[in-house]
Amino acid sequence: MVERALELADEEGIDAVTMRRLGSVLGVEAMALYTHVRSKDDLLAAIGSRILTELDAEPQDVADWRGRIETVCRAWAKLRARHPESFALVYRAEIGVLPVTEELMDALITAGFSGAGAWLAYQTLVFFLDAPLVHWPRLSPAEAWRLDAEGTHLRELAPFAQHYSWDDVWENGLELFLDGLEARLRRS
Amino acid sequence: MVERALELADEEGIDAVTMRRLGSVLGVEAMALYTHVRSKDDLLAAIGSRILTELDAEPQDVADWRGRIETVCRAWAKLRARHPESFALVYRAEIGVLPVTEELMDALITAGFSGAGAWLAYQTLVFFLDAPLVHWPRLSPAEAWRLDAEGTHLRELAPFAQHYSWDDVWENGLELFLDGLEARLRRS
DNA sequence: ACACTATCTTTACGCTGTATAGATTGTCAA
DNA sequence: TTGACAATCTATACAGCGTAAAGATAGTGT
Repeated sequence: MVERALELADEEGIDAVTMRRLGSVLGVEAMALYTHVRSKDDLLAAIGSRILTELDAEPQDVADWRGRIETVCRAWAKLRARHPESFALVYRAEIGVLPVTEELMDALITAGFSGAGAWLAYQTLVFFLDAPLVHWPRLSPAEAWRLDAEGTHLRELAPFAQHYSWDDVWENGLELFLDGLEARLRRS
Repeated sequence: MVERALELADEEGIDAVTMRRLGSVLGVEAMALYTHVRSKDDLLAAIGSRILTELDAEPQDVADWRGRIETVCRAWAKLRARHPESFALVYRAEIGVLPVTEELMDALITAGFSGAGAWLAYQTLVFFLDAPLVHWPRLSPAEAWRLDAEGTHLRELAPFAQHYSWDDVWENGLELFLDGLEARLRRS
């Protein structure tokens, strides 16, 4: 049932997931779903958890801490790419400490962070890398830029907007972040 | 009317903004609102635009490009703090090129970015700094950490979670970003 | 064979956005 | 002053939503 709900969300958007609609997909009345789920919120949280099961937490054989962090972050990004319509539901799930949480924190400690520094670095990473995934733009960079910059002198930059995807922007942000962390380690 | 809708959203949450409810606040039937607004989506977009009018774009007398970027980003963050419940509606508004867009881009060009580099830096800043604002956590860092790390060895870090607010995390991310940009400029 | 349990259906309620049609009011020209 | 026109508001209605409550059905273990 959660499986079908996830498919439905991915195919027709999260708004298509109504109790009646999901019921009819399963060949059943809407109220029958309440035997398996406490409420619709419950269902959405279950979909979120279901998505999380696809999170690839295999610790790759990457030696340096930077590579390990990149691996974890890209695994998250991949999850969004797989379920663009329903990825935001991950936040409805009660997350707890995931294997990736451990991996991320361990990489930071290996890097040389500890105590307050490690906590702040971890939280900052999650804070800034997850949010854009949840809030991923629907329009391509080129379209968005055309809409926003049309008729202004900024449209001169349009060719560059053509060159990059949102994945590129996200990847660039990740690198900037890690550069910042590295610089901070070097200074201390 | 948009004014009252914004107040209602800020006081009782965005879910309280229904056509009937807003009508009754204004002493009028729900359908009367449709004389002034095409649809509810229209209304929400209007609230988003209304919030944007509070964006303080005064170019401060800050000399360095880094300070100028910080100023603009903090102005955005301040907007979220003022309207935590309804800030996400900013994304419904048709934004276009705002004074802050110009200011941000100009600061980047002053810094030494140009062409593709400027575009990518701008987009990355917006991408990573706006999304967390829209997706600002409801629980405090301490509460969130307690919930997530309870019963695991990571709860040892709980004291550090007490020390920081989400604003601190956001500010930390901003600095990391700018550190990254600075490093990139130095390298080129 | 009987009771118990899990599952599903039916009906109904209050809520949502909004289409449609009619009433009311204010403004301006004849 | 009167009459038309436009702006505004009300009344009614409809389809859709989540879900409470009660009843039907069927499968299981004693």
